[in-house]
Amino acid sequence: MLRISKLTDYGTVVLAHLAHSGAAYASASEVAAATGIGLPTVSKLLKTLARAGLVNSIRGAQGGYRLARDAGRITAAEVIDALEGPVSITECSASDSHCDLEAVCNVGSAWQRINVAIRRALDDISLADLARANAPTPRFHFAGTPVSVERTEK
Amino acid sequence: MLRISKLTDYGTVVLAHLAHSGAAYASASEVAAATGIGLPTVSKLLKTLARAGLVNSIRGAQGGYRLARDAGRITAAEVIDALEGPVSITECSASDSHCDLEAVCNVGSAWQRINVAIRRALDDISLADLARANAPTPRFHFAGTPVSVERTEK
DNA sequence: CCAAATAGGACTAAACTAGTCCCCTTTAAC
DNA sequence: GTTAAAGGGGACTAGTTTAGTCCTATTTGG
Repeated sequence: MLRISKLTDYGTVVLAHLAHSGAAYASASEVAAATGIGLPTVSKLLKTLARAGLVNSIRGAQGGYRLARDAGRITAAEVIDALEGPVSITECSASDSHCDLEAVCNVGSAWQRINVAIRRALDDISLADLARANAPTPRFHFAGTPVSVERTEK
Repeated sequence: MLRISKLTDYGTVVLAHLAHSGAAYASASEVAAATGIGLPTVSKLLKTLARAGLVNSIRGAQGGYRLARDAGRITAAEVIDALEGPVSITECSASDSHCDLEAVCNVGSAWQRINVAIRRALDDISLADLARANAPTPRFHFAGTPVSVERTEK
């Protein structure tokens, strides 16, 4: 179910390594060696992350990458957005795709709401959290009006 | 980001229609006509949902489908599981796929935790909720130990 | 100038998705 | 009992997406 791509997963590994490197710039080759991910792939990831503003880069010899901000201030949602683009949980909730069933559907908006909710949750998870293994499993639950409470109105 | 497949989305529409039909059995053709989704697709969806135990079916002439339980007792997580299979948020957190980076990674477990957390949330959303349009957007947040709180320990 | 790097994007093979189709079994109605 | 309506179970295919590689700039330290 609900899947993020392998590249996003790798991206997290790469970012976690940069978090570990602190303020020093690390080259793509260094990161590749340290993480065991192929250099071309690491390179591609870092380029994308740089364009998204999550990492800073220096070109030329002795160049490299480092986190643009503290690991505690980079969110899981940003990482996903950077590497997967602004894809939505359902196709018909994406900007312009106009689903034929709209009139009949009545459902899309619910998935959209779930989508928004999940995004909010991911906004609360930092790269620092992701990089820290063995932390206790967080618990989501609904706040405010619980969506699972039946309303008697039609 | 975090996407469910179009088929799962359709599946929800189909289930929502069955929820509306109540205890009566509706044929795949009826559902297709009512939802505007192609008959072969509806048929495929209903077969899958029947195998997953979310709908009951009667074969033969005058046969059809209806929800196996009350719409309030079918969860979004079940629908996703039935239609997308037990896929996990990251590849390496799936049962047997053995990621080479495991030793280096340290990250997988975090996504896994997020995965579990999202699943829990989806367990709290019923088909009845999904079928009801225009409900207020639910709000997720972390309960217990907030994962975004930095710990000073290394 | 040269070598080490990043920037950007083209390209390809593999995997997955969505959708269709076919043949079988079950069952109600005539 | 025959027929037609309906579900059961897959096989198959076109299209899309993903993952990964590679090539050609451009930048910059020595």
